[in-house]
Amino acid sequence: MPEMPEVETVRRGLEEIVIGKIVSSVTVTWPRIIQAEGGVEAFESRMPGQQLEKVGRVGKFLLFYWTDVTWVAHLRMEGKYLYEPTESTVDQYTHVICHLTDGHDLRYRDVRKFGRIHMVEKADTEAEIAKLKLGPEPKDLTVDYLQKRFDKTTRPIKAVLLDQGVIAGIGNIYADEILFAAKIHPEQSARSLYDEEIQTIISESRRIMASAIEVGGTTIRTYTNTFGENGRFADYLKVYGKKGQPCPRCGTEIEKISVAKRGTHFCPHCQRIHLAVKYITSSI
DNA sequence: AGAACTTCCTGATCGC
DNA sequence: TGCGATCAGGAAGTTC
Repeated sequence: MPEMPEVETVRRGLEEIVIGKIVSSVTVTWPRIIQAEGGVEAFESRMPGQQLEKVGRVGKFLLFYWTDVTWVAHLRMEGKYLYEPTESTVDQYTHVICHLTDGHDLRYRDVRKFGRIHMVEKADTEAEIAKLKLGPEPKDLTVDYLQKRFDKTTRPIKAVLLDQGVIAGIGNIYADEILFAAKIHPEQSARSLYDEEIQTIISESRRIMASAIEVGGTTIRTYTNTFGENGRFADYLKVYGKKGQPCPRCGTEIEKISVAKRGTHFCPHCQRIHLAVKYITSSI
C-alpha cells in the first residue's frame, strides 16, 4: 500500500516521463474515482488541452499541476499511474485514461477502486490542500509540537501515528517499523510517552522514511512505480509482515495484533508497555 | 471536539 | 477440491 515513500517515488517517476504532455481527451469508466465540481462531465470537458506542468506531493497525496486545473489525488491501496502507448491493451482495472497528444496515455489503474482524483481550478489549489488538514511530515516535526498533540489524546501511539492530521505520510507499514525502531509498544498511549521517546519517534521516522525513499519505497504484494518497478524497502522491513519470525534484535517471535482496526506487528520483548510514570509521580 | 464506526472494493486467504 | 465467508486497508462521511 502506497505510503509517503511510495507516493514520492511515483511523483518522481511522473516528473520524469509525463511533464509537458498535453491531454487530448479523457475516458472515465468508474466515475466515483473522479471528484470534481460538476462531476465527471466537468472533468471530461475541462481536461482536453491541459498540459502537465509539475507534479507535487503533500503527505500521501499527489498534486498534478495542469495548465488551468490541479488534481489532488490519492492512490489509497493499489492505485497506479501508468504511461503507455495509446494502442496498447487496456485491462479491466484501468478506470481513468488521459489520452495524450504524443501517442501515449496517462492511465490510472486501481484494482480496488479506492483511489481518488480530485480536480479543482488552479486558483483553488491551496484551499483544497488546506481542507485536507494534514499535520507536518516527519522531516518537519518538533518535540514541542508532538508533545502538545500527544497530550490531548488517550489513543494508542500506533493510531496517532496513522492520523494524517497529526503527522502526514505515515501508513501502516512504516508505523510498525518506526515503533519497532523506537522500542515503543504500539498500544502505549500517546500521552504517556516520555520526551526522549517522542524525540526517538521523530528521528526514526525521518531515518526510515528517507531510506525508504532512497530505495524506491516498499512493495507488498502489488505496489509498483510508474515504470512498473518494485520498491526495494521490503528487504529492509524488520517487523511488518514478519509474524512468527524472530525479532532481528532479540530473537523473540514477532507478534501480530489489531490496533485501531489495523494489523500491527511488534516484538513483545523489545516493545513493552510502560506505566505513565510522568503522571504517577505528579499525583503522589 | 474527539473518537469510534461505517463505507467503499475486490483479490487473497480461511474454514469446513 | 470447491465454495462461501472473512479479511485487509486510507480516508471521508456519519454517529455518538
